[in-house]
Amino acid sequence: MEELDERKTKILKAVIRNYLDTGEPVGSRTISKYTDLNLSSATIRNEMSDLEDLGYIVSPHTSAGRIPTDKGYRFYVDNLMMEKDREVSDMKEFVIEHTEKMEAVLKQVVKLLANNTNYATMITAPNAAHGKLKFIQLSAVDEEHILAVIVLDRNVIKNKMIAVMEKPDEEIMLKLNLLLNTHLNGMSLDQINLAVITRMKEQAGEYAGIVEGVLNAIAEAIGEDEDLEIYTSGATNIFKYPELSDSRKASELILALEEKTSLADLVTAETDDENDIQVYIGSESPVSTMKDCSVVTASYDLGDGMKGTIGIIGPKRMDYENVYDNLKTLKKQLDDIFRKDDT
Amino acid sequence: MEELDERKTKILKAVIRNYLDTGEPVGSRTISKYTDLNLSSATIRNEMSDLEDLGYIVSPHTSAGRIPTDKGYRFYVDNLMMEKDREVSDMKEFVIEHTEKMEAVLKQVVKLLANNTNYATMITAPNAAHGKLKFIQLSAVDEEHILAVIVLDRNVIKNKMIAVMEKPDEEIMLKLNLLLNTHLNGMSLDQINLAVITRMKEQAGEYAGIVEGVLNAIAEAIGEDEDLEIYTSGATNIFKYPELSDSRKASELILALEEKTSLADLVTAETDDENDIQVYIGSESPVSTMKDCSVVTASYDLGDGMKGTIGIIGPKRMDYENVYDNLKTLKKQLDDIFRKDDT
DNA sequence: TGTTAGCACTCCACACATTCGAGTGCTAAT
DNA sequence: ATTAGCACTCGAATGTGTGGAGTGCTAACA
Repeated sequence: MEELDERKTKILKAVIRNYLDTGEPVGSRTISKYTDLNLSSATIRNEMSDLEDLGYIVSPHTSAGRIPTDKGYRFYVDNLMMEKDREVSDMKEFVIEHTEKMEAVLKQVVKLLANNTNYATMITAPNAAHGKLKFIQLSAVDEEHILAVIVLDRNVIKNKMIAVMEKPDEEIMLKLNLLLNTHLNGMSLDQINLAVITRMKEQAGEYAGIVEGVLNAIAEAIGEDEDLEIYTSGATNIFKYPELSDSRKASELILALEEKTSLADLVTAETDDENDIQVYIGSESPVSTMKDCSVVTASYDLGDGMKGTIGIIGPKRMDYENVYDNLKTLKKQLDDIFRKDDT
Repeated sequence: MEELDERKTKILKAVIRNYLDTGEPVGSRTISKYTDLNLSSATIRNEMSDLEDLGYIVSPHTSAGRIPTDKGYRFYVDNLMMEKDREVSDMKEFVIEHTEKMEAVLKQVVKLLANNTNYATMITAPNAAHGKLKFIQLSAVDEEHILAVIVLDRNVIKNKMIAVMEKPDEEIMLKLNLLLNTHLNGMSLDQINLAVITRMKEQAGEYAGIVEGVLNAIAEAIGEDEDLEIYTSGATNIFKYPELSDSRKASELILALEEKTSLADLVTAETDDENDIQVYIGSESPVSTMKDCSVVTASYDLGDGMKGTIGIIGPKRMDYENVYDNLKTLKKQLDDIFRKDDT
């Protein structure tokens, strides 16, 4: 047995659509005019009363219209939201101009998305933890410092200064460089096990200390991504929605966007949607400060376990279709950008 | 002739002090009790009336107390604010833990300052434009890319990928490295003139193209600092002050802190204070969105024309003494941190 | 002449009452 | 099953009254 017959579904849809537009509770009369099924307000009232009993809508007080509950939104997102093949403006052209650094690309993307959607947005870099080592270069910078430059897959570059007691001479440096590159080239971090390490140290002889320093540097450099960098944009967009802009809520939300620590919970959550797009409505969100919001995240995938997440944070009455499409498109384009331009 | 006699000064001071504390208009009776000069409220009233005529205070409506005008605050800051030698908690110990990267230090500092003061804060990195080249390393990363690592004074590190047609062989790379380092070592950017460049290109022979690439990379890498990086923290602190937290003002301010472009106007302004501390009250600020705020900036100086700025943004009724002292101390400590730890 | 007490006045903030309209639930008629 | 009609409810908007804080002015005082 279906919980909702066709008519109820239509009415629920109409209620939600209308509420998404206006942000105001919607009454039976309004619906009676909106829909094509010609019914009087009274009939609608009865149906709405049923819908309320079923938990899809609720009236904020005795004599106001109805607004969707989290369950209502959920039903809408799961069943009612039809994927129009709408035009989502192509971001690639804006973004690719000069993709010098991944960081710059990401910043541009969140900003663009925030402007397009009028919601707050966030993005994480693809985590390099599974990236492979491509190249290592040690250089003696001055008397007491060796600079380790570590290049990962996709030309992600990490620098690390290593303090030493005394500057090793040219020849040693060459040897160490050779040693490091031959042993580590093409390896991913989790492939560097004790066996590899001891073998290298043996060969390094008295300079095992430096090798150890470099290995630490590698671990640390890659590890930096563990407390992953998150970029946000459009935080002030939340002021566009009255239901979020009273100072308590706004403050909490903006703080969350500024601190970014709680956002990590959003981006690390597992996705199960076929499209890797995840919709959290209200209290479904893992972050409690966002219980008055909806959060939509998409993860983009670069292969090799390198994944990043992009997300949108807005009011529950969010334009889900638009957001969904935007993210889907963006996801594809990010894949393209990072795969092709091997920046 | 002095515009304000001693008694008026005292009263003005009392009014402002009180307003800084409470944020509410202060009346004559309150003052009559506060001050040591034993005067009745009536007398105070007369004096306050005078002060209002002179433009130091104003009453928001007929029968409220008085609040300071911008002129009043200005007078307070210039003349009344005595420098108590108060304890400002030492930040160094917190900061120095692990000063791997300047970026990390700066982020920590703004955060700390925001927590200490309960205002929004910002900081810019010392601009490296006048920094000297310390070390350059070219490495062939793969068939089509050469990585240029550029180390500046104070071990600021820049990376740059240079695309090439074909990979130069080992020997060439060594030569180029030697060439670059001998010619450029210790030079500052503005010392690299056409003469130097042509001489280098001559010596590079058929690889002049790569040399040019590196020079461009240097220029670009250093130039990145021109659109200077600004870090902010504690934006949500503004919600702690009712006079700033209505959604229009809050939105504008937070947007400014998020976008950071307008902040540049604040940090680039010339300082003329002996301590390099600049106080902008209300409309004195070069940024119009901050006309309801006060902004206090301090620039720290690392020599060699390397300067950075740190600033605080808060309500006009800011605890100027505290902020002033905090900045003064911090300024010194930043100098120390960056001078000693040559990180 | 400077200071003070007293007083009328103003205006805001707050509490309270009133109205108005949108929307509901229920009942009875179709 | 649908609908018209009606009583009812509640919130938003608006109006009214009161109290208090603060002022400006005047007259008395040292």
